[in-house]
Amino acid sequence: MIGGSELERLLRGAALRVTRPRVAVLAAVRDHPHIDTESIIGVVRERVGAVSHQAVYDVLRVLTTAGLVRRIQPAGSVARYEARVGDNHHHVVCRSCGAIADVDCAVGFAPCLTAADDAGYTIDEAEVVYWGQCTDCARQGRTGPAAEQRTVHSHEQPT
Amino acid sequence: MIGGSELERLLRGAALRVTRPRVAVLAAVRDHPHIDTESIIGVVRERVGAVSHQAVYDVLRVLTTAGLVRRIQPAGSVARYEARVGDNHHHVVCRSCGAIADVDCAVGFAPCLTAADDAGYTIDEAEVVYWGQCTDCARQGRTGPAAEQRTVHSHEQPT
DNA sequence: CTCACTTTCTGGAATGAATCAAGACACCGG
DNA sequence: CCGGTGTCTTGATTCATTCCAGAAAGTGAG
Ligand SMILES: [Mn+2]
Ligand SMILES: [Mn+2]
Ligand SMILES: [Zn+2]
Ligand SMILES: [Zn+2]
Repeated sequence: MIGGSELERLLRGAALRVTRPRVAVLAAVRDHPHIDTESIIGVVRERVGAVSHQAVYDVLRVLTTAGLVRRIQPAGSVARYEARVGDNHHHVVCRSCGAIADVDCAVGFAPCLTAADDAGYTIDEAEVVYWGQCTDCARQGRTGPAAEQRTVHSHEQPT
Repeated sequence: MIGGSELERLLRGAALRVTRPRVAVLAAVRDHPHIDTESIIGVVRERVGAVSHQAVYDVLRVLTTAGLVRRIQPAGSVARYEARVGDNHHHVVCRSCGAIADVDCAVGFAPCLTAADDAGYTIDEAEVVYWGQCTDCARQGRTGPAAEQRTVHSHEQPT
């Protein structure tokens, strides 16, 4: 809901052409932190009409490479994108519903942690994912991953 | 290469029946840290002959649920398993070749980090993934993800 | 030892995210 | 105003993983 010219400047600053799909995708990601590709396609189509899924995938790749958006992928989740970049923040993920929230990094730049023994690796980033349960799920006493429909695998016995 | 009876005890201790596939999968994971499912199937078949991929997937799920193995899934990687459990250690991943090495946790139990602002979540684990480049890749000057064959997407311009 | 119950096998089929493909067209910007 | 970049359309493909279901095998409690 903020000025598109702002986004235009971002794109030009990254030496990227300003196109409708790019601006729309960038806006969608900025307005919906940790949004997944499917939802981006939905949001973008609402705003600018027809956009091919191919275009969205292409745009996301370009924006990610340019560093305008960040791609995150907690285990068990599809790829998600956010426009909050450059501050090396972390995430907390709900084991029950998959909700993601930002967690500020005390250090603010990468790598914000030093490995005791780095096994010789040259480390450029320490990614931290906090796992737990969000307030909603805690209150409702949800337990397992809500994403899975709790269908019982035929080879598995119900507990 | 260690006693199978050791593994049997592990399984029984988790109230799991001792079956050939289970013992074989557990041994494979223990002997090949951070092994992926495909490789597990290979290793298991070498040792005990025919085992269905379905059985391996089932076994891995059971072992993971029982806490005998840990499943890790760094972004851009397929699921990998390890038998080193209970010590809350972390991992360092090579951006070029995907190699994974263990990183001891200074604390040794979860959660080993406290979030500045946990957004109300009840946090039970802080997972840390160090990203960087392994010694081999650094020496050979590899740059991009080696997993991807560097084929140029038709919609993408080479830099 | 026996039997009920669990686990695995077989052989596919389906899923879902992501990528690839390629020609035609649109449109951005120097 | 063009050259070249980006997008469109339509479909196919890949790959890990899960689902399926009946039959066979194997385990362990009693
Ligand atoms: Mn974030
Ligand atoms: Mn490990
Ligand atoms: Zn939740
Ligand atoms: Zn490497």
